[in-house]
This record gives sequence, structure tokens and C-alpha cells, in this order.
Amino acid sequence: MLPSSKLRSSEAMPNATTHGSGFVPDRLEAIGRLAQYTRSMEIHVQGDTAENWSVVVAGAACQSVVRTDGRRNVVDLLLPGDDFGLLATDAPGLSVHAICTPTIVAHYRKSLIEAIAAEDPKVALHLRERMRETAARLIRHVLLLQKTTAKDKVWGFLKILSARTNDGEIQLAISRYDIADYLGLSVETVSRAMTELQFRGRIELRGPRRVKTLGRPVAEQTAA
Amino acid sequence: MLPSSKLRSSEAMPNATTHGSGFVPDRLEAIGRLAQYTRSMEIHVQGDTAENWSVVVAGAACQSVVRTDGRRNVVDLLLPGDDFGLLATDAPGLSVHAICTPTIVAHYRKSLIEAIAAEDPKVALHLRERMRETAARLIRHVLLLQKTTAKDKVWGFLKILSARTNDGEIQLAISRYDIADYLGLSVETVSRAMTELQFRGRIELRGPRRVKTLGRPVAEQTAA
DNA sequence: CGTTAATTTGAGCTATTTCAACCGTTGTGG
DNA sequence: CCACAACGGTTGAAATAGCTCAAATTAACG
Repeated sequence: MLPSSKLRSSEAMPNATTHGSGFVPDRLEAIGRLAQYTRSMEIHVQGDTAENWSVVVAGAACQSVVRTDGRRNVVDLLLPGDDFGLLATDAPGLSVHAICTPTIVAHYRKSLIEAIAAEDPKVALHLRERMRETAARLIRHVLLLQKTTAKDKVWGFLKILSARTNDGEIQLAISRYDIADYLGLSVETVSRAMTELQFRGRIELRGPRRVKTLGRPVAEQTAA
Repeated sequence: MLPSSKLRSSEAMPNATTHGSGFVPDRLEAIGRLAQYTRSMEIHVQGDTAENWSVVVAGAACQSVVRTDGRRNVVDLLLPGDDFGLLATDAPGLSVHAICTPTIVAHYRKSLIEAIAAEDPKVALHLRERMRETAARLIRHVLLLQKTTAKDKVWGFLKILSARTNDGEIQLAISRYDIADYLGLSVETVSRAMTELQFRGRIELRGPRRVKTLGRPVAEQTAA
């Protein structure tokens, strides 16, 4: 259950250090360590539990909890550019797993980035902005979960994903099971919601993992 | 829709400045402005929309959104000691309202606290800790919303509240309607869940707004 | 190709929403 | 001081939505 490879940036992704991934300031880029993970592998840096700030560079990951009854809840979905470990460290039983292969994550020691942030206001500002983004993601998640019907939840979820791609086409890195655990629904309900959304012309399924969002929210449609 | 009174700390709460409310470091306490609000009144400092960091000192407030269809969603419940305005500022349509009378909130200009934080690491640390608390609250909220049954949601909600009081007795500042909007349920379901929780001996209702939590989680009971 | 995992579909059951009415409290104006 | 409106809370009944168990179908991968 260890990363298949844990490499210096220069070894794993020569371009990452030289040109930068674009996700963090150059100043931080230099001290990052890239690690590559495979599907369902836990993401952490060996040796220390909560001492790292991490940014997903490629692939996808999700932060989740498993309940005492065996149920799993996905608290946050992490796509390239998303980070974790700065906020939400003390939550009990929270862990991060890769959900596709390969998933590449950049790890930064908190002690280091804090030292840099202390003397570089630009970096400090960047980190605060990252925290705000994480909070915004959590709030969007809450809003999603508060929607009444499963169709609304699934549609809202797909809409958020499609907003992160240029066109409406989505490459789903995440399985129906993960979506179910993210939305607090059963897999069957997620699947049915998908097919029904297609039936109603709101999405187009070009395969289980290829979705294109088409229309306006389900909420507006049900209102009409 | 303006605060009934907007006072210097020394005028409204003589003790707040001298002894401190205990919620923020002395260094910050000095620059805070206390404002008092009545139920359903929007909480903001006149003149600037998102330029303040605010801490609830007494009473209670909730951060909410109203959807296009008229539904309201409560994103965060703010009890004495909880803060808002640092994270989650850019969310669209988000506003904070007092949910009981009186609700007292301390406002701090962001420009000021950032300046202080820049030269006082202790204050900076405090602010980071506050952001982590806010995120932890959001995560707990997500986990609550992901619970499958309404009883689990309501019980989890009450349990979180009771964890913030010394004994298990809760003084509910929040109405059933607010709870419903917080948990993404209808009012009727919340009410029914309450009476059923009492029927099953998990809580004791000493009046609509006085609840005492008794047993272990509903989840464990349903498992048995 | 064959095996395994992922997704979809079906049927019965339970939970939740919705619409409606009722009760108790509070506050207000006559 | 009382009647009455307004609000918060509870309860009832019908319709719907979602969960569970079960199985079929499809995609992924060695």
C-alpha cells in the first residue's frame, strides 16, 4: 500500500520542476515531491501522517471516511489542481485514495511552505486562496447534498464537473459507486438517475464514463 | 434591515473589551466592533460586502442561500464562538442571518487583521486554526447530509449540538424550519424524526426547544 | 477469449415529500 | 382584558422517490 514510485520531481516529471505544473507558484514548485499512485491506493507520504500539503497534478482522488457500519462517505473529490491537507486535517478517519491510474500528487512539507509563506506574502496569499477554494468546494458539496431529488443531485454533480472542462463533455474518472458515496445515494439510484437524465434529454451518455451535459438544471425543468 | 445598534465594544459590552470574550486573541479583541441583531435580520457591516471577518459572540446565526425556486438552504450554523467571512466569501447568494434575538456579532476589518497577522505569528496561527474549524464544521455537515435516513440526520445534528454543551441538555436556538433547511429535509420529516427519536428513547423533549440526548447513535440501534 | 469488475435493470418495501389540517403560543389591536 | 391573527410545531393521508436484494448485461483487462 505504498506509492509505486516516490520520486524527485526531476526524475518523475522533468517538466514539472522546470516549467511548473501551473498549479502552485514557482517558489513552492521547487520543494514539491511528486508521487505516483494507482487506483484505490491510499495517498499519503510515508513517515508522517498530517505533515504535508498535497496537490493533485494528474488523475483524481477522493477524501473519504468509512463508517463503523462499513459504509463509505466521500467528503471531497479532488481533480487536477485541487489540493488537500491544509484544512480538514483533524477530522477522524479521513483518508485520501487515488481513484484512477495513474494519479500523480505533489507533496509539500507544511513546515517548509509555512516558512516560505512567512517571508513571501505572495505565497501566503496563494495558500489562503487555496483554502478558500477548498471551502468553496465543500459548500458546493453541501448545496448538492441538500437538493431534494436524486436526479437534481446527479445533474448538479455533472454540471459542476462539466464546468471544469472547456466543452460540456466529461470524462468521468469516478465510478458510479464513488458518485453514490459522494452524493449519499445508492449506486442503483445514481445509475437510474443517469439513464433518466438521458431519457429526458439533459445529458448524453456516450459510454458509461463519457457524459455530455446538454440542458438546463432539472430544477428548472420540474418547475416548468 | 440594519443592526438595531452598532456600538463600540466598550459601549455595548463593557466586559468584552476588558476581559475579552475568550473567542479571539486580545490583540484582535481591541479592533473588533460589536453589533447586535434581532431574529431574521441580515448580518453584515454596512458599507462593505465582504470586507469583514465576523465572530458570533452571543445568540446564533446561519449562513444560507435561497434558490431560484424559493427554497432556502442553510450551509452553516453559527453558534457563539463560530466565525464567518474568512473562507467562503465568493459563494454566490450566500448571506448570514441572525436566528435569535439578541444575536451579538463582533466584526473585524480584514485589512486590519491581516496587517496584524502579518507581524504577529500568534494571531496568524489563530486565524489559520479558525479556518480549519470552519472547514471541520463543513465536513461534519457533509457527513450529516450523507446519512441515509432522516432519523440519523436529526440525531447526528442533535448529537453535534449536545457535544457543545456541558451536559446533554440542548437549548435549541434554531427552529424546525431552520433544521429542515440545514439537513435538506422537509419540516414535517424533522418533526416526525424528533418525536420518533423520543419514542425510541434516544432523546427527551422537554418542550419543542429543549432537548436532551440520551443514547447512542441511531445507526447502532438499527444495526442491532 | 475468459474472467472479473462495473453498470444497468427489475420488483418489493420503506421512507420521505407533499398537501392539508390542527394545536399551542405569542403578540397585537380593539 | 380579550379576540384574533401569525407563527411554530405536530399529526394525518396519499403519492412518490429511494433503498435493498437479486439478477442480467455490459465493459475492462489480462
